[in-house]
Amino acid sequence: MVKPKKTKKLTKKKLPIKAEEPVEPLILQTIRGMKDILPENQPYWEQIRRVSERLARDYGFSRIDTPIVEYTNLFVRNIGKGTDIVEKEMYSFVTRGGDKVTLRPELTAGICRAFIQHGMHLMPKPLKLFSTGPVYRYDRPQEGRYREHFQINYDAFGEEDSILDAQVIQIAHRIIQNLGIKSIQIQVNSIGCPTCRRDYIELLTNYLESKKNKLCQDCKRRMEVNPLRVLDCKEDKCMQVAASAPQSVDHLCEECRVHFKSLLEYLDELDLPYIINPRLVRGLDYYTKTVFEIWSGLENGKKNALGGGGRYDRLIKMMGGEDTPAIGFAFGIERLILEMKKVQAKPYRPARPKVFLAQLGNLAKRKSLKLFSELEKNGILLAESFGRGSLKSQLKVANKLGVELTLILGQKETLDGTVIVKNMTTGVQETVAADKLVDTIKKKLKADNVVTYHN
RNA sequence: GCGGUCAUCGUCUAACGGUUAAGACAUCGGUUUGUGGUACCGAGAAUCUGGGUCCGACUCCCAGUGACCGCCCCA
Repeated sequence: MVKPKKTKKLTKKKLPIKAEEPVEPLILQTIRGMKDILPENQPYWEQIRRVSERLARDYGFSRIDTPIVEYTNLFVRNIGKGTDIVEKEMYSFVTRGGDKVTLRPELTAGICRAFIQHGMHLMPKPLKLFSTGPVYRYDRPQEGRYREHFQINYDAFGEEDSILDAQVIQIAHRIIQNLGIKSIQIQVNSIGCPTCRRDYIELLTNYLESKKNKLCQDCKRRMEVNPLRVLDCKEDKCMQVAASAPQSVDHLCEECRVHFKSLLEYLDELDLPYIINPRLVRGLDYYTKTVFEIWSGLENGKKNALGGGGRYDRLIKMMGGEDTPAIGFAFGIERLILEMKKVQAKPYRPARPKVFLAQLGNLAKRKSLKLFSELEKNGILLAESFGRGSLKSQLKVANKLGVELTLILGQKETLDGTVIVKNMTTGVQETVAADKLVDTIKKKLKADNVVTYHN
């Protein structure tokens, strides 16, 4: 008993010393910020897949999948040089061929690239595209914040009317609803077009400049980099300054103002509760006019953005495509799941087998594989434990699985062309001819369902 | 990228600068050969990695790695 332990410890310590040539140790651990999605969590993922794909279909979105790797340039140009994503969060590397490439930090850039590359501006408008998959950001992991995370993404191209904005927000709301997440907050804002945005930022900068000595250190720095962020500071003194700062919605040009106003009217019409958040800015450069975010609802301040999006009317043209307005949004799947668990929303549970197939003896064991597939073809879900020999241990497994019936196929039954059908609740069992097995099982399961219905 | 907390079987916990690192759940096997649930018996399974201090480290120190928290930011 003791000896093997000692041997083990010895080899453990000796190995690295023994090895002359440097052998890279095998690290049995996922890379920082990356996670396995284990079977126990799959029901949540499946639920999100179902809900998101169904809504995509119902609202006329076609699925598109683009590569995980793109030229680095694509993201730098689209997302914006000054943004955090581009400055410090990209997984970039050089290929053997010398190309500078990056693991996509978001989905929109690749989709826009595909839109242009495949001449999708010639397709009927609006062109609605749904996409889902992993995205990568090299930042510091925390709960609900990973280096690899998954998004579901909806984009609509070719329509600038704010009714599309409203519809996209409606979809976001429907997803939340269908997942069973109750309390959320929809925050909307308009950051205008490049023209009125520039004017507004100038106005804001002037205002902040006049209050500069009332701001915290961080905000003094923010003023240079991104003055809009000052409005978001949580320091008391900064919030006081922010409270009377000029707001972007008050300084939109006529076109942007009307666009935003009509969006709000559409939202009212939909009875979607929203909050206008003048401080809502979003970190990506490409947004114009409408921006919005969905927050997990509840209590004590722990802010958690489940998703967000906005309009990017200039992006396609900026990239060299036909002038095409667009709007889109994305949810983070991991964050949705976190929220589902918090509010105990129901994950998707696939049907469990209600029948167990037990075999006994060599002959029966050989026949059991075929019997299994025949029943499966007839739509009967089976569980089994073919590797186990004794009937006792197989019944234990059957019991643990909570099946309603156990089929027992032994030497005798195999020769007779019969199968024993045992009711696991009552313990009653009967011998059934093989050719009547499917009908018998179906009948019994149906009868049981009636019983369980009343429980 | 900055600051902080933490790290023991698969999971949850225990222990002490010193004999064999303990328990529960889970897993596997058994309690007479073709019948499950309860009970009983048994087995396997861990001190994150690398250094240092010490006669002796799971325990103290340093570094690495990872998780988490607060910023930054976002999904």
